[in-house]
Amino acid sequence: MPKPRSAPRLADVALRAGVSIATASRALARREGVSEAVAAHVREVALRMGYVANIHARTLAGGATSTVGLIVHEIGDPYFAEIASGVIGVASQRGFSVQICHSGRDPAGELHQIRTLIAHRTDAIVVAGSGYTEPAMQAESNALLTAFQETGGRVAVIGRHHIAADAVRPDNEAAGAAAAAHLLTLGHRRIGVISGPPVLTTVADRLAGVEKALAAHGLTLDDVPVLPTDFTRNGGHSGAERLLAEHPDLTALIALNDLMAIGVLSVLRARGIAVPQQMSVAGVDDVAVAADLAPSLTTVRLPMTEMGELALTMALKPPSARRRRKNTGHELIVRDSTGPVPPVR
Amino acid sequence: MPKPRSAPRLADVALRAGVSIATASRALARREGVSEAVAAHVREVALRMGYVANIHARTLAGGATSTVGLIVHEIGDPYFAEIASGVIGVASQRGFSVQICHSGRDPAGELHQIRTLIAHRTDAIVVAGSGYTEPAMQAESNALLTAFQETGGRVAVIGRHHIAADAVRPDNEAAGAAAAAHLLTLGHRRIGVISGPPVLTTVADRLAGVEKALAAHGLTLDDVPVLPTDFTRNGGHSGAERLLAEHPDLTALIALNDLMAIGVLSVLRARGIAVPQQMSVAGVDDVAVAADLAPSLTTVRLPMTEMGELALTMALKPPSARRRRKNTGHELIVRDSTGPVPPVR
DNA sequence: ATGAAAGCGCTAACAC
DNA sequence: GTGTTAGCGCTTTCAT
Repeated sequence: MPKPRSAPRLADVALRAGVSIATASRALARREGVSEAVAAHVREVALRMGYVANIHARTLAGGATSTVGLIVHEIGDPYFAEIASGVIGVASQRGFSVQICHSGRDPAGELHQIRTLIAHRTDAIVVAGSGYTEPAMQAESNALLTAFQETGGRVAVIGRHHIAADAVRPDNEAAGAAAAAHLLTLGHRRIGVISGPPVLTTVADRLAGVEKALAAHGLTLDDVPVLPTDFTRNGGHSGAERLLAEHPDLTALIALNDLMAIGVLSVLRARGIAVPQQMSVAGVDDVAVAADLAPSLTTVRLPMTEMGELALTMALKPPSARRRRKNTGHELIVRDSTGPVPPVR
Repeated sequence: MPKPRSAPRLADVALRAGVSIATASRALARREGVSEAVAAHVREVALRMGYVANIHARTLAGGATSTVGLIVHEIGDPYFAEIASGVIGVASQRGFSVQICHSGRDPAGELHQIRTLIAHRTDAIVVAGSGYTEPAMQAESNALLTAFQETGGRVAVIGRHHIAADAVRPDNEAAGAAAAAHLLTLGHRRIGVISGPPVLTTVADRLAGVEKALAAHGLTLDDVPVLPTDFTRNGGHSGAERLLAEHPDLTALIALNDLMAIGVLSVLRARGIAVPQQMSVAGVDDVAVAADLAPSLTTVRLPMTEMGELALTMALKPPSARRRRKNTGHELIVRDSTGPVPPVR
């Protein structure tokens, strides 16, 4: 095993190129103040030596960090993968690296990741996971992030968080309402709601939207079964099984995200319940695969990739006196998983 | 807007705690050489001040970065999202942060990201995108990564790369063979292959597997239509349309990854071609959603999450004299998208 | 057990 | 146009 000699430094390059480190630095940063001939030579030497500037030294010396942090619940979840894709896109276009962490849908995990990101002195932090309905659960995160911002750090959150920072606000309530209204308009009244952990603001808001739509038709959330479960494919799966067993008369199911809707559809298929002839199903998010399910999933589109792009773009702007807030749009996408109420047998 | 005063430094903590920065450093790093009383006091002060050590200074002074880099083609692709999930899991468990970059399936992009990661002096780099069949396309990446390893950096790649480093080798050839053999065993002979960019080793290897399976049945790749297209859902979509138009007698389609298979299924559904009654479809990867498509997708499972875990685990091991190589398993998962050859009309 | 001081590799004044 | 030098905030000898 070769003894780990250290990587070439600026001084090595300068020496080999026969110039001072200042000149070398200028040449490599393509700053002015160096004759083109010398600059080219320095770059050539650096290339040959495989020189890559040490970001830490550069940062410490006052240059920009050029890294941003992104906190998601779990990158394997397509909702977050799409957001991450948007964040990375903007980041790389503007010369930033992105550090991704899992909060694991847990306030303590979130706090831990925030701490890590702050230690890394990232220029900005984007918190993409859902917020929590209970302000206390994010009090420490908020304190940390506030301090971070006071020392020049930038922060943007996606969703409704109890964090004082710029925010991209997905149209969760409207999305939930749109999904429910669609079903109600089709004539459904016996609608089961497969919900997520009530502590998540995303869940609470989407549920509030459903409630609002119900109200427009003279119903309340007490008139329909609401089952809180995991905000995942398997949550949707088990939720559907339970709801179907306890409420055999349902004609429609709303899953509060597409992942759960996928689980719901799998239960229906396994039981031979025809969608949408016997049961309508709607989701929220419009993950990429929603259009390719069979039946294709009726859902409410939230522009995830764009949300990621927007969040980082906001975070990279110079800070404003008051917190910026940007609402996303939403769009009901009617596909094949929803239809009119089946005739009573 | 609050004037960005800078974050508290070690010196600030030391001053407030009434000790030298050396003592403060020791106390915070829980190193020995400080009386427990003083140490506790320092920590207490640091906590109150919201002190978080500057990673850059720490790294520069000789500490480890505790950051690893991960290069994927595109995080929105579930194949890579699942690998990333594995990498992040192991990383966070061992106290590392992970920096994720997009190569964009382009050797130049890959090179650029490698450079970035080296500049960040990450402790390890995991290259997860496919390698290229043309060694020259990765020559520079290899040079950079070799130098990186000589200076103590660790590297692991996933796939067949022309990079001298530890490697996790997905069973691509065997997977391609398994998919094709399955179809051949069912009696299919008019099999269309929807392939990806031939420069990717992943594509070349899977295709080689298909060829091998064909050979076992007395066929060659010249006997079946092979259409190279994008390695994405849309590539699969357009590929299927073209193959169907040009070869109306096909009874089965192999897509060289699941994403393409999803695109294939969507074409078939749109055209009212029954799967598997009129056309069998097989993919490779077994992304999470494959089981929930309708018909559920017959595919060959590659353990993506585990591959990510494995790769980082290898990279974090002390380097060995010779390059380690770890082959993944693969498993044919027969679901509903494949069936016997339809009777000739 | 504690402190003083020498770097780590770079950027940015400031000189020439 | 090019070189000198003083830090950036930390870890780590080496003294005390």
